[in-house]
Amino acid sequence: MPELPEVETSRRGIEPHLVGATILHAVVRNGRLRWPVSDEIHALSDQPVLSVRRRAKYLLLELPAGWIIIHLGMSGSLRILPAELPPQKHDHLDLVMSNGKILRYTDPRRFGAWLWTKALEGHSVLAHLGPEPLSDEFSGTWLYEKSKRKKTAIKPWLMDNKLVVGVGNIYASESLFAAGIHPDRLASSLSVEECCRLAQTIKAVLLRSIEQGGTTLRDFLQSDGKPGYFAQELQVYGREKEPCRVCGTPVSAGKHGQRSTYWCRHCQR
DNA sequence: CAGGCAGCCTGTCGGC
DNA sequence: TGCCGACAGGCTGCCT
Repeated sequence: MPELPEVETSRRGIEPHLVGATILHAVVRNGRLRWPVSDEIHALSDQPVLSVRRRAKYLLLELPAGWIIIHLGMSGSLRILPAELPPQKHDHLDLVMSNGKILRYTDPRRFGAWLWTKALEGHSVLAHLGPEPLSDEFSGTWLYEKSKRKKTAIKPWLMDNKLVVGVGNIYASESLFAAGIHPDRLASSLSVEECCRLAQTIKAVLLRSIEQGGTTLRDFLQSDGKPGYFAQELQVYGREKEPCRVCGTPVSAGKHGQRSTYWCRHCQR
């Protein structure tokens, strides 16, 4: 579910409540997530939080003894709440903080993860990730160089974490619309100009969504419990048969793999 | 090796 | 009203 803007929104929301506070302990109500919650997280005690960072769609809590790696999966969200608030059905894990608050993890589908590592370097979930989309390393040149021999459709390829991280199913469709590129185009067919335009629109769409607090379709909540507001600005995602906001042509929908894709057949070539 | 897709889970929605 | 299948923001791992 959450793509980069939702994860970054969560990071910004929780950071001021965690950094400078101490984790007293964790309450794990259901540790059966994508992988079992690490033993070290069950055993946490009196660990100050040094920083809250993000790499791709992973949130990283830096503690003196190591790092908590959090992934929100498809339906996860994190909220800062008063410690006494009773948990509900899918509230699987709390970090109980020294400042009277808790960081509560909610995830109906349990595709998320809470892992522990002493060092980030070389950890299996982080080791093979491509560049951050908002970094200078991710550019039209990078896209073009990587695309030359790629015989995959551009849309599913944008979601390949080895190419660039953080672009999921919503923002792949939205970025291609903004760049005027048809999602079925083979990656190898893109010109260097198109790659530059696409890299630029990916950055712009992600930045705008972060400004709006991400996209809430059903589950996602910002850490204060509010939804993200970028859903109102979606151009094509989830808008099958509705008029294109630019030209009025009904929005098309299809599949790449098992994932829905949306596009405007007039604006995207 | 690249590409495609099943599977992990629960909830919701639409059609019959 | 109820049942059943399809689908949902991600990612790994197995198969061709």
